[in-house]
Amino acid sequence: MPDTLESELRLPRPRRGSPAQTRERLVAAAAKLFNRVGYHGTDSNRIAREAGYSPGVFYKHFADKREIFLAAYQTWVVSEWKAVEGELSSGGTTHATARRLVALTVDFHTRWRGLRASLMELVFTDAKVRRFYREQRRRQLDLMASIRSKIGGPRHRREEDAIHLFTMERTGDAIAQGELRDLGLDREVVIEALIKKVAALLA
Amino acid sequence: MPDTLESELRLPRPRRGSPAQTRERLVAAAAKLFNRVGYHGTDSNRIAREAGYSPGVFYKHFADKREIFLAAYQTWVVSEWKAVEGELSSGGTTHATARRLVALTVDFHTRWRGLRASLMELVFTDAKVRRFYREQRRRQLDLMASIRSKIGGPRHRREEDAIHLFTMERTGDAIAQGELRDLGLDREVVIEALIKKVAALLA
Amino acid sequence: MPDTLESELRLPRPRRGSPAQTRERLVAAAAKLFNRVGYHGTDSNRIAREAGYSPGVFYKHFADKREIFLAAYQTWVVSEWKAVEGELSSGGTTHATARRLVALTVDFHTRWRGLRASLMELVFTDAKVRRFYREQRRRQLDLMASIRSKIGGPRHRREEDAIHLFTMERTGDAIAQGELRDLGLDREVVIEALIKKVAALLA
Amino acid sequence: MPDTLESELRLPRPRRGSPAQTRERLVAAAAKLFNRVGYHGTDSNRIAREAGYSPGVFYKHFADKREIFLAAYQTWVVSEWKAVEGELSSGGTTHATARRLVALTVDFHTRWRGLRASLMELVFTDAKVRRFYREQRRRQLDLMASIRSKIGGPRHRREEDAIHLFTMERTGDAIAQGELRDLGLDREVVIEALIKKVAALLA
DNA sequence: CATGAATGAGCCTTCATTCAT
DNA sequence: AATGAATGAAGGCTCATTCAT
Repeated sequence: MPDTLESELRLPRPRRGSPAQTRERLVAAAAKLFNRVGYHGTDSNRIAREAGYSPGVFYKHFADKREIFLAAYQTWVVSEWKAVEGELSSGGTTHATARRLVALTVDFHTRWRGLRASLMELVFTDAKVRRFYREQRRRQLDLMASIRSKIGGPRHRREEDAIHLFTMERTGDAIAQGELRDLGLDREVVIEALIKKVAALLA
Repeated sequence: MPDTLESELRLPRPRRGSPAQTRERLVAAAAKLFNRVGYHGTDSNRIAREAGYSPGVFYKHFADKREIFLAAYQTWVVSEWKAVEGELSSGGTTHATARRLVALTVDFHTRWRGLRASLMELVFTDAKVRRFYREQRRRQLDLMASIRSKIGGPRHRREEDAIHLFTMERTGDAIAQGELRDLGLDREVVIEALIKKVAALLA
Repeated sequence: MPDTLESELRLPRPRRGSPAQTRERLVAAAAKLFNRVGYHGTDSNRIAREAGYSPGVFYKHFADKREIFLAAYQTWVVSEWKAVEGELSSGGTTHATARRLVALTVDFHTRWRGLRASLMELVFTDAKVRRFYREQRRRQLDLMASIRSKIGGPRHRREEDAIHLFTMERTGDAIAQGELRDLGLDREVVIEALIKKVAALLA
Repeated sequence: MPDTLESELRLPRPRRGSPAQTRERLVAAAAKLFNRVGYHGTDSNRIAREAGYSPGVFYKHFADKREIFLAAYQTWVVSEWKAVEGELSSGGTTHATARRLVALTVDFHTRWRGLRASLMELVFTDAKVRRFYREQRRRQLDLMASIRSKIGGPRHRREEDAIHLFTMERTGDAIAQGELRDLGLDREVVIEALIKKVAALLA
């Protein structure tokens, strides 16, 4: 049996890699599964398998499922945050920026819809997830405050910004989860309305 | 072994009641537990025990845990719906009605916060729950449309109503889950803002 | 398919029984397994299976393997204790009593040799087991003190009694574990020596 | 990617040493862990880590955990044996020798108490450990026989020597495990009693 | 010689669900 | 109608062991 052939046939998945790489793959697999079947529909063995590993690997990187959820959540948040900042600094008219921000929100909510669907229960159940979630909200509110202070309009309060964020978030979920479609509502109309709301804040 | 002795030892006799009564007790116990520890933190044996029954009783009344969730959900929805209709027909100024509607929303979201925290994942995961959830939304939208048609203002579209409902719902959750408190936001300011939004729709 | 036949063919193991019965069967099965393959060679699922049950049953009765070990240990200790008291009160010459006590010790050590083989590590590892073990020793010492006080000979001290017990215990283990046989030693000679030691204490 | 950079990042270089040195370190680490948390509380990766190596190294030197246990056991036995022979040949009165032998026994039992706590189960479970254990006993009995033949007293038999060893061993464990202390017994009284027993054999 | 990432069998544990009484 | 003992599939998690580098 030729060695070369064998070594080509084997290694269907990379064995050995940097821990960071492995961790990344696990998080990616977890996100994929969370988004397909939700947090409670996912188990740690399956995450490992999906990432191309055996069960034991999971616990080398995460204490439990909650922890990888948080990691996946953080990945998403960091990337969304970067995207938002990119949009804000990329210029263009207020309306164009607003449009891009809404598109971005819808995109992220769609990409992470399964994880988002599980989020509320985990925020309710798990103190760590709650803390992280709150932290994101705080950052969002800070960003909004800083934007408004640059523009000048002092009419808004942090409370109104919060409501705005709740609206964006929940509507984003509705779009991502197909709620509009199921209700026969026009997605574009909803999106235009959101754009208007965002533009109003940026103006 | 004499039968009499045995039956004496078995006292107190098992409670009996109409099926409807039993079912009601089970649903009430389930709601209580869902709201304390969430859907996935609740187990069916414990629901039965909490209701004063043995585990087997549960499956005489519900096919599975999802079904009792739906039943609890329905109980809540029906009662909220009644309350909303009560408020709408009880007269008073627009602002007063709006205030009462907001108070009612916050109250229900608080009362059912654990169940609500689990809702999104179940809507994502479970077709029956999703269908029921969509049905509620449709009824809400229909009610809003009928209210507006009575008043005359044709400016709003069903899509905007949906956004309004999303805002109310998500903000209600935030209040119920203590998100405002955790972020140092003023609950009353938020509630006033909501009242204004509702009043605008009623006007 | 006749019902009677079916019901005769099924029930290879009793389903449903009093909790006490089930617990007893589990403890008996655990003891059997501990004695065959030692504590660490035994797992809770297998204990349940050996007792004629499914895995879940185990945790209805015991929090973990340590707990059923303690229960089995207690069963043994209680029965041995009873047997010892029976011998002590059944009269006869000192020598005859001593002989019977030694036989009894050897018998119990043989019957429980696997569990005994695991005992030291558990006493070292587990505080509860240690406490129970110490309690037995204390009772043994108390019994010896009371026997001697009836006879009159105040020459012995609790410390010497302890050494005596250590000797009996370890020698009993050696016989039970086949150590004498493996070393080509004469079991009867050892037993006679033990009898002499016990008789000396009783005199 | 330049090799030099990589090797610079990998510093400090992995320790290298003779296989014998590595093996010795592993055995020392294993003994330390066995004595702290018992055989079953110790895992092979941790042994390697504690010795300053990576997990793989373990299996270059030992086929499995049992084998390193045997190696640690042997280390202990060899050192104890040497110490015993040292005491026996170092002269002094019988009583002084006996005293030193008892002190030595207690010392070794204390130093190796965790490993000793696991020993019985392994002797029960594992044929190799059992064989080694029996071999030690045989050597002990041979030594005792040779001592007595030099002195002349033919009264003792191998069986009585065995019982003596059981007593010493079990009492040594009791002292090492804190059993005397827990029972409120006087350690010195026990030790004096042991010394008397040993002295009687040496006389 | 040494590394350490990865394996995977297998034990521990829970809990939705069943069914004989 | 109710009981509650029992089920058993399914995860959670560990750890002795391997192997590519």
